Amino acid sequence: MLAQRGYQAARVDDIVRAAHTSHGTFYLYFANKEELFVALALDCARDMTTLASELGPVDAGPAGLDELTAWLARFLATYRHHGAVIRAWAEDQGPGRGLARLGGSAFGDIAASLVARIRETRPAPVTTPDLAGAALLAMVERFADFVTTRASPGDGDDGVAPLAVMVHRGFFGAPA
Amino acid sequence: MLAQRGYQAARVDDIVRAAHTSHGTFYLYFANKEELFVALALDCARDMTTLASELGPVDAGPAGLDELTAWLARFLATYRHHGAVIRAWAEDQGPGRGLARLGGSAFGDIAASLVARIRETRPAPVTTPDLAGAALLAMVERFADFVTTRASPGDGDDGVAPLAVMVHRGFFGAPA
Amino acid sequence: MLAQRGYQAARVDDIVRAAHTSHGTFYLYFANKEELFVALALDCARDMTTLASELGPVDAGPAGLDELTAWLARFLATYRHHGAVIRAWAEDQGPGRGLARLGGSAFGDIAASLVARIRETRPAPVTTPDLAGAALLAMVERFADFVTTRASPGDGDDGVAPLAVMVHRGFFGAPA
Amino acid sequence: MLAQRGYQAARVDDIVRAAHTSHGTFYLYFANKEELFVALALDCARDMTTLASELGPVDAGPAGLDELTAWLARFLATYRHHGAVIRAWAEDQGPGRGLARLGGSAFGDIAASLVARIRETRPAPVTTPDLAGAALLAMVERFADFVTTRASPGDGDDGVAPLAVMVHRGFFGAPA
DNA sequence: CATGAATGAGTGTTCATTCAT
DNA sequence: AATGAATGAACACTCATTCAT
Repeated sequence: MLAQRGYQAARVDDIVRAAHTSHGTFYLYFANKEELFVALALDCARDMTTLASELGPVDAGPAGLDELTAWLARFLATYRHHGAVIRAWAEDQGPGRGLARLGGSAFGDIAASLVARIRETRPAPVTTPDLAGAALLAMVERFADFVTTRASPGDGDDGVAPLAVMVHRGFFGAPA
Repeated sequence: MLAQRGYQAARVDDIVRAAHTSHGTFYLYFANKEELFVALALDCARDMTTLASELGPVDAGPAGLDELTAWLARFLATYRHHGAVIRAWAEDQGPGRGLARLGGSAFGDIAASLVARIRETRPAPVTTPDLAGAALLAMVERFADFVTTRASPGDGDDGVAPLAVMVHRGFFGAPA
Repeated sequence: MLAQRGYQAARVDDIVRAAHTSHGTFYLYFANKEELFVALALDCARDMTTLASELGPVDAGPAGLDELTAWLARFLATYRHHGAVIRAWAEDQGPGRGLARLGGSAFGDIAASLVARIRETRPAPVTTPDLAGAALLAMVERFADFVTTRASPGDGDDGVAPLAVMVHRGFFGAPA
Repeated sequence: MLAQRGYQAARVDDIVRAAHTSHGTFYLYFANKEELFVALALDCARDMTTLASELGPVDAGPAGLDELTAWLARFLATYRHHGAVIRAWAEDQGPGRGLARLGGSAFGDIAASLVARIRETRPAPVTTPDLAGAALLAMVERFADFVTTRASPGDGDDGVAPLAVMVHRGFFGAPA
């Protein structure tokens, strides 16, 4: 289904077969294929927004790095759960398409929150919040994608700590 | 066409209309829809590989930062040229699909090259080359995507310098 | 449909319109156009094989001629039923094509059976079984085609008796 | 081309490539694909009509059998030359189609001539000339097709003599 | 005369959606 | 509420034919 074939390639037939139901039942609960996807996306967006609110202030010291590291581990877990839907979002980036906007805003929340928490304690801005947030989130998301799809299972969260270091350094420079 | 609708959504009819030709002419030059796309992708991959080879050694000092900044500006220009194709790559991430592999290897080259040039002069590694490369490239790519599609024209390369600072700091910490 | 236009010329649209259904329904029951045709051909081949097994021994006497005459009448009726499909077979005689083989084997069975029953009681062979079978079957088939498509209805089976005489004579010479 | 792929399957592109010319040149000499085929068919029809006129009277004796045998050998040679076109005729048997009529008349001439020459000396008719002609010609044609396409080269005309015996017997009964 | 790139109507096939049971 | 057979608009691709050079 979605995880393996993407949004466009997932036929309603595949979906209902995987769910052990019928076409009729599917359209009883969803007006069309996209609406199922919107529902999944909303679920994902909710989790992501919650996640964004859970990042505490990140300062330049080791405590800030620890906070960031812990949060990245939680992000990775969430990504593992919603990865298929998130990847399907990326599929659908034509302007004006419903899912793109959905995805954009959810991830936008995270990016904004991320930068806000970090900026709170950072002395001098290095860039605009928008750019910094987008770049940062991209890095984190692609990292999650990389770990989720490419890496062998078992060493899944091994990369979290180094990534946290890179992000932390990117904002604050080397630790004192 | 591709730029506006993505790969799947771009009907041969659209492509042909945009190119002011006919279906027949299209199939005179490409065996099928995917082959057009492969041709575009190969073109993009070539430019990207060339680009990757053009990044000189990046050290911890201001010269390294300058090198990085200049290279990022060139990356941005290349991305501006091939953005539609690159975004279409992301669409097609089902396992075993031809384009994914193409895209994977081209971007893989860049990531490897990027990390290699930076590592050459960096004292202590902060993470594995693979992870660092993927994360770094993701950041840069998403940044380019952000700048290309969202930002208003005219201030296009305004974000290059701050991004370079973030990347440089991420690897080397604060400048001396 | 098939009867009037042949296999190649019968568009799925024609078939579907004649059957008062839709394209979707057609592809619900057949994987593609050829598969419908294979199904029809298998049906025809079954009837033809059955028919072949129903020819009793044919001897040189009047009893043999009667047996042959009765069997030819049954052959004619079967041909009347499957004529369109049989004619479509002939259309598709490129080497390696599925239908040709199907058709070949079904008619081959008949030819072999025909000659076998006649040979059982015939004193001296006049030719090889293969050639005799092919020639005999061709004659019978073209006769059926002729009667079915050209002759006016009503005197349809008038030709059976003379044809039986010719075939019988061809194998045994004049009746004693 | 025609010999290997049949009429429908032979694309103008194939024909042109095999003839080492261009599409433009093809349409300089023929108004359309069918017209090329009509030209080939006319050529074939001419040869067949000539052939039909060359069958001398066939009587019940050994001289009649010899005449028939010799003529069948010539028929086989002609069929070998025009086989592809003849087979393509069979492809195109929809009512009202130009080629079918062409083919019908050419072979009709042969059938009529065949029966006429044989009847001239035969004491009692066994069937109507039309039916006898069609059946006889079918047998001969299919025999030629069989020998031409299936049999191994070298023993090509081995079957002529036995076939002549069958045909002769079919009309006159056993030789005295 | 000759060419072959360009054309576009026509064809087989797919798949989201509906509705009678 | 649940089903799944039926639908048909939409799409990728073919190939006979034309015409500017």
